[in-house]
Amino acid sequence: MNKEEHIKATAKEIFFFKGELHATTQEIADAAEVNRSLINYYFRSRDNLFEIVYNEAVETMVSQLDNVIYSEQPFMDKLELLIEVYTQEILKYPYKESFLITEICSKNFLLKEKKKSHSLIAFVEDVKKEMEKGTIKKTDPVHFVINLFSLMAYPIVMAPLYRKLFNLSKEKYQDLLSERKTLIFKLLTE
Amino acid sequence: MNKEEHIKATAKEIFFFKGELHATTQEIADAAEVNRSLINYYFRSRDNLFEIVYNEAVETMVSQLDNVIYSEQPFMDKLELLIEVYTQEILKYPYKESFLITEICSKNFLLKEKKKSHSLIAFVEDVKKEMEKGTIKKTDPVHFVINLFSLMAYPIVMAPLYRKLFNLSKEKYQDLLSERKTLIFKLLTE
DNA sequence: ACTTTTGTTAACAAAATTGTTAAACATTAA
DNA sequence: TTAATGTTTAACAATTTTGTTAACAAAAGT
Repeated sequence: MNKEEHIKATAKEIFFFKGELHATTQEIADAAEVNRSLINYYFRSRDNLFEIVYNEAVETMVSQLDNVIYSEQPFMDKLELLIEVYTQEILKYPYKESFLITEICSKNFLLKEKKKSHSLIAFVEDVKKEMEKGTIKKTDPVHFVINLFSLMAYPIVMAPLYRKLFNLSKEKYQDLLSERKTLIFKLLTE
Repeated sequence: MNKEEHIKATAKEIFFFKGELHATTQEIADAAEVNRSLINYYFRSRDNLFEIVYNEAVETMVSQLDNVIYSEQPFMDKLELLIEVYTQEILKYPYKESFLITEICSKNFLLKEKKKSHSLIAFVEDVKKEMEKGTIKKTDPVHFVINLFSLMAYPIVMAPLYRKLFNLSKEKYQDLLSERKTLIFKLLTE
C-alpha cells in the first residue's frame, strides 16, 4: 500500500466528501493513519497537498464528462448518460463544488487553468444543433446547460439542508435523487 | 455609527458576500476599521460572532420568504414574487448557502434549529393544490420546489465558475441571471 | 556485506491566531 | 467635578497549527 497515494485519497475524502474544508494536517494524518510529518515529506506543505488533490479531483471529473460529451451517439442518449455520469461524480465528492467556490475564487486559483477548449462549449453546440433540428424546445442553449447542471448538482450539494427541511431519511433522500435522473431528462426535453 | 452593528455588517459581507469563510478576526477588524479587541469586547469570541451573523442572515432570508409564501395572492403571482425575492436575497449573500453546507453540517450547527413549521412545507402544499387544480403539470410537488430553488440558486452560487466556463463578463452574466427569472417561471409552469 | 537511497518518526522551532488584561479615554448622571 | 459606566486600545499570554531537522529504519543497488 502506497502511503503517498493513500494520503491523497484520504485528503480527498475529508475535503470533498466529508466537507471538512479546514481539516488540519494532523487530522488528515490521523484519518490516513500515518505520521503527520509524512504529509510534509511527500507534499512539502498543506497548501500543496490541497492544490494537488483538488486538481486531481477536477481532472477526473472533467475527463469523465469529456468521455461522454465527445462520444459519438444520438443526443438524447448522450444527455441521459451525462446525467448518469455527472450525478455519480457529484455524489462521490459533493463538497468539491462549493469548495471550489468558497475557497478558490478568492485566492485566484481558477486563473491557473488555461484550457480554452472546454467540452462544455462543445456540449452547448450539441444542444444548439438539437434545437435547430426541433427535437427539443428552442431556447438559449447556455441556459439549457446551466439548467441541466443546476438541477443535477444543487439537490446533491444541499442534501443535508433539504433532508432537514423536508424531514427525509438518508434512504428517502437517496430515492428522491434517483427519481431526479429521469425527471430532469423529461423536464428539459419535453 | 454603532460599531457593534458595523462589525456584524462587515463580517456578513466578508463571510457571505466575498466568500472568505476563514477570515481571521484581524481581517474582519481591518475591513471594519476597528481595533481587533473590539470584536472580543462585543462578541467574546470569533465563533460567537460567526454564529450570530449567520443566524441573522438566515433569519432575514427566512422572513423574506415567509412574507411571500404566507401572502394572500394567486399562486402564479406568488411564484413570480418568490423568484424575485429569493434571487435578490441570494445575490446579496451568495456564499451563505455553501457556507452553511461546508461548515455547519459537520459541526451540527443545523441541529439547533427547532422550528417545525417551515414555510417551505406550506409552499409545497400550495404547489400540490395548484397541481390538483390542473394549472401546472402534476408531478411530485417536492421535486417542483427543489427544481425551483436549484434553478434560482445554483447559477448565482456558481457564478465565478460559469463566467469562466462560458467566457462571460460580469455584465453579461448579470443579464443572463435577469433572463432566468422569466425563464424559470416558464420552465416550471408551462 | 556495505553503501546509498528512500521512507518514517519524534522532537523542536516558528508562525499565525486567538483570547485576556489592564489602562486610557469618553460619556453620562449624580 | 466627580463618580460611574461604557468604549477603545496596546501589550501580553495561551493555543493551535505548521514546517524543519536530525536521527533512525527499511529497501535497493553494487
